[in-house]
Amino acid sequence: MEKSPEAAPTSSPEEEKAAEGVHGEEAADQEGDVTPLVLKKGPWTAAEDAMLTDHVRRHGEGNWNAVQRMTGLLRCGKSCRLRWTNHLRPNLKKGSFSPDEELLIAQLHAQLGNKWARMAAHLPGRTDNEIKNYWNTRTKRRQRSGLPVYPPEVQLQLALSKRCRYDEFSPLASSPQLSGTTATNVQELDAASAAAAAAGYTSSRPAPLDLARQLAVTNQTVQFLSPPPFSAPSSPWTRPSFARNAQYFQFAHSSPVSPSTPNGPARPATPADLSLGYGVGGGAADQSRLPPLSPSPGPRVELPSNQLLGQQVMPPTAATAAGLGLGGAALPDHQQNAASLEKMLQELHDAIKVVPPALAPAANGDAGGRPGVGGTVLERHVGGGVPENKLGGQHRDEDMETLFDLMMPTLTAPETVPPAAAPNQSGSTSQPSSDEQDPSTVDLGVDLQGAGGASSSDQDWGLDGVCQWSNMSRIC
DNA sequence: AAACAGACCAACCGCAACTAT
DNA sequence: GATAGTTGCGGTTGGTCTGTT
Repeated sequence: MEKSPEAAPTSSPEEEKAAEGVHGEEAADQEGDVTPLVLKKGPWTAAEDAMLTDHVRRHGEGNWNAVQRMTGLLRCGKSCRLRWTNHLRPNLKKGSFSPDEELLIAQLHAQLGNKWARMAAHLPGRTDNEIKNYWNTRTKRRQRSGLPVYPPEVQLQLALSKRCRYDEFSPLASSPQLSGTTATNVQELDAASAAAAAAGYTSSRPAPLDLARQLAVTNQTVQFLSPPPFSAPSSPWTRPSFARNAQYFQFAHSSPVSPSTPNGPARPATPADLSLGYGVGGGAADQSRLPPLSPSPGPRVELPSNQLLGQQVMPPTAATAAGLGLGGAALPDHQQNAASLEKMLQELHDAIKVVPPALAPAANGDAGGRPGVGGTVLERHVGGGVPENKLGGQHRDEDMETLFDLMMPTLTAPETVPPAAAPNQSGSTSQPSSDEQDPSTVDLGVDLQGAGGASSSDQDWGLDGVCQWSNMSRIC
């Protein structure tokens, strides 16, 4: 249902008015007439589009206020810019979003929050307005249906990322030292982290979705094994969907949307792409298409905004587990699942070539006590400089805790929230700063009322098998 | 066929950041 | 450093379309 500019209600009087504006305004400019103009609002006409397009063709983008002065177009600069960027500029991709684009949007939103412009930078041909409209309508619909707003794989990434220490994450995310570089080893990351810390950056917030970065740390060697190693019959990761979405973790293979700059050819995905703006990999060329990182000394990490979160902050639920393929809504025996969870976890680590610290003794003797990261070992972030190879059990525990968090929401009912977590669940109805969002409390849009069902077409994230929303029972 | 509700889309508004003077 | 102008971004609104009753 695309409404082309030409299809916009174009009354002939409006066109005449616009046309008159051209000559009249030019004359006014020449005569120094300062009579205040009544700028036009509302839908653009084809004539206005033509004028704007012609102007940009001659003078290029920018200086939008000059458009009105130079062409007499009775539109303010903001309106001109908006019209150009959203409708007239070349290489715009019209039409509905592809499933890959939808998934990418979900991932980006999970990581960036309502940063539509930054999200648009990852979706060539798409505008922030388009993405925003898509997300808002889709989210509204899903929330009304009591469905999680994020697909299972994004929920998983969020869940796993909650372990990551923010103070190791955020400076890197926007560190000038790293942005646009090819820093791909722990030493460089440590250096940058230290630099950021030296710059006065302090934060104890947990990291937002960080899996992409974790993968990037492995010097671009992280790949899913082929075929995907999720072979255990009991594992939910046998789902083709996960393998399919593994594209997001395959470096230098394929990009989900074949990213290309608006003015350039498509190119393979890079860690920078995969890191969704938080990446530490990727060269300058890659950087050019990434959203600009803040050059300010105080890195501002953009966590998922609470536009959604503020509406209903709930702990993960069985619905999450269902979404993750963890066995549905009924989980009567926690321990019964421990073994399979352990196995799943190992599979997950294996899948991304993670060697749990306990299994991967430090090979580089790093002063920070980090384990070897010889290209295939995923860096495991643990704060405090404690030798990581002594914390393997802890990591495993944390992994298990993460998974249990997903499966056992009632264990962290609001009234039992630890004091440390309480500030982030203040219950304030106002939308907190995105910077204040604690991913550990991130609401994944999971409904507490039980495993959810699906009824609308968009409930299927393209997942197959048990992971399909349509396989869940009705939530409300 | 008409009325209604929801979805979708384009555009506007206000604010903040940035830049030039 | 202060100020004004410009640009970019995110939230919101209003109109149109589409599907349902």
